[in-house]
Amino acid sequence: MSDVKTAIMDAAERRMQLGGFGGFSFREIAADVGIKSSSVHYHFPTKENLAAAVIRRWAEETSKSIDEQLEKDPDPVRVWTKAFRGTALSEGRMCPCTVLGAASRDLPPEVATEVKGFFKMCLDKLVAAGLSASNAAEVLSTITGALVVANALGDTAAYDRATADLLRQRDVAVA
Amino acid sequence: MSDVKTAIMDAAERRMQLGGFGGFSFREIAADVGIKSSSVHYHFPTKENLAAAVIRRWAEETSKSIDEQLEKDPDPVRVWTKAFRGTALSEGRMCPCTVLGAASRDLPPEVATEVKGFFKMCLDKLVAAGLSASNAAEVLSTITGALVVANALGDTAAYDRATADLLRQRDVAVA
DNA sequence: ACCTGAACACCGTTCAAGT
DNA sequence: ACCTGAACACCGTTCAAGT
Repeated sequence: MSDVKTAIMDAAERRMQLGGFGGFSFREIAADVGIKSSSVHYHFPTKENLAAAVIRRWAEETSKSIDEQLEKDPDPVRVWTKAFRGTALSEGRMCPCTVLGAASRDLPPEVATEVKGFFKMCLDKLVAAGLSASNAAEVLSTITGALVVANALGDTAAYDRATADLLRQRDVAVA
Repeated sequence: MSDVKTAIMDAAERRMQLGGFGGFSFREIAADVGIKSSSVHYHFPTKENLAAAVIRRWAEETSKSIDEQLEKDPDPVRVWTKAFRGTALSEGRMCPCTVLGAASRDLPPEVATEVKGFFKMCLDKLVAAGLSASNAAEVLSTITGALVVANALGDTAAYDRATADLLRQRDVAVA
């Protein structure tokens, strides 16, 4: 992957974390990278294509990162809660799949498919770690929603309040 | 409020439930209502203004609807879980505050304020019904996230799986 | 009081043209 | 292989003009 291609994806990802699919333009990305907007199309034919590539990369990196954390901490709920918390508010690192997932019905097909794949991956990994299907859905929903609520309130502490019970239950289960 | 004004808000709301702030245009709304896009500006000077009005109305109607349901069912968790479920997937009735809340950092100030007000209202009502601040945040986050996950997966059943435990705990508590 | 058409700078996309 | 400028139909917004 060329440097330019990576730089384009980085710029797109940063903006998608704030405003989703409608939250970035080819002309802005081009200015970030230092080329013209028509040159962006050389690397990514369409906006759909670019957004899908960014989400696919995010899903792969999240998957890898979770595996690494699970080696240090065997509790999947704690690991996932921490991982999602890292994308909250500060520095605008909001999980782009959460931003896009909320508007999923209005996304181009290729992008919607990648976002769907991300959440499937999350559920699969939680189930593989021993949770029931319904417990996995509950945990994933709580941390996803906590991100949305904290983002809307502009208050990171809301994420911690929302997930406190989730973690308490695990402490009991582990103890 | 004039009929035209209401028709504009209805059209905007429908489209915001799918694609958020970037998911509708003045020209589309105008076509829906049967006027020209420059006429929409007569009723709502800016897009920010229109979106904020839609969210404010949604918050007021939700608040009223919740109060009505609480008279029939005293369990706030059951009432809120049902209310949010009603906005899932089918018919594109996705809660617009959840769609906008996920992209809150990139919203015009007036809109961001209204979205924040919606989630504050939800938390306030849950606390007024007897929940602790942290339990209220957890319940609200779980149903909000369940909406996002179900939306992304294109699977309403995911909402029910995600909230099953929430409702089970209440049954135990009530019993 | 309410609507309109024309204009502005923006947007994604295409394409012929350059190196 | 990679970049560009010009063009297209779109976007929010403004405004002078109509009734």
